[in-house]
Amino acid sequence: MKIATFNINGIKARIDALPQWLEAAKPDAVALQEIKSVDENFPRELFENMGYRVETHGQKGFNGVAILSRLPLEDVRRGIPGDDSDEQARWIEATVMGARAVRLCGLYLPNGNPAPGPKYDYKLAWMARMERHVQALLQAEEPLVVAGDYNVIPQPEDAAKPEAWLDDALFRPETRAAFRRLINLGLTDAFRARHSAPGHYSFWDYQAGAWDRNNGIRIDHLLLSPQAADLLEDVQIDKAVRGGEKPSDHVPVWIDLAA
DNA sequence: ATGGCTAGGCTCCCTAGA
Repeated sequence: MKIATFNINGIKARIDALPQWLEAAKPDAVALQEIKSVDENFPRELFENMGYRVETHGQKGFNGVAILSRLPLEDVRRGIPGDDSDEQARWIEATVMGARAVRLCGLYLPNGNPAPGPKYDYKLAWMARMERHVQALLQAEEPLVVAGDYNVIPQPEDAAKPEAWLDDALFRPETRAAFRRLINLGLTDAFRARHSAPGHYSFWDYQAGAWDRNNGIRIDHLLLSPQAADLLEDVQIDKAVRGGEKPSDHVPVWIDLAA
């Protein structure tokens, strides 16, 4: 079972690039972030005609997540428990019914800049809520994949210029500590389970020639429960997508599970 | 110290992103 995460930065803007990548990569399930669309305006038929089931959790203008799957989906849920006043669409989860059932969570973690400030407080509170929810999900002791745009640079080797991010919400000590608390629940960073070298990124800013200079950061992650980690066969970053026509500023990251 | 671009919206300037 091939599972990907891809921050598309707007479904309307990626109406050609996303189907093109799906045709080439043929993932079984994809967690999408920043669809920037309400559910009613998501072009679901385009993807249904390609054989994908479509579950969206959108909002107007910003944010918004979705799951596309060629395999049946069960028990779809939207939002993280713990704050009924939170109206931002940043979390969706569903069980992907492959040879083995895999619970897939798709998330768009808040950016949090500028830090400190209310947006950073929201990020840290969101991460605390996520930690509690993931802890609950892990109780099932089943294959669980928590995939998305974490807006977290875990380690200095995950940035081309770590010194430029020291005061940034993506790299501040509190952010990285919250990410480590997630990991310490018993999750495995799929990419780092297979690749130890620096210089692997999933995001390059549109500005200042970041792509041409390979000035990137690795902030899109797939975290695996022990039961999912045992099934891990491959994990890759589809870096070439960033060099395509009208690209998102993020690229897809995917895993292949024996499931 | 400076966001050099991209996307979306009550669009011709603003917010937001990372």
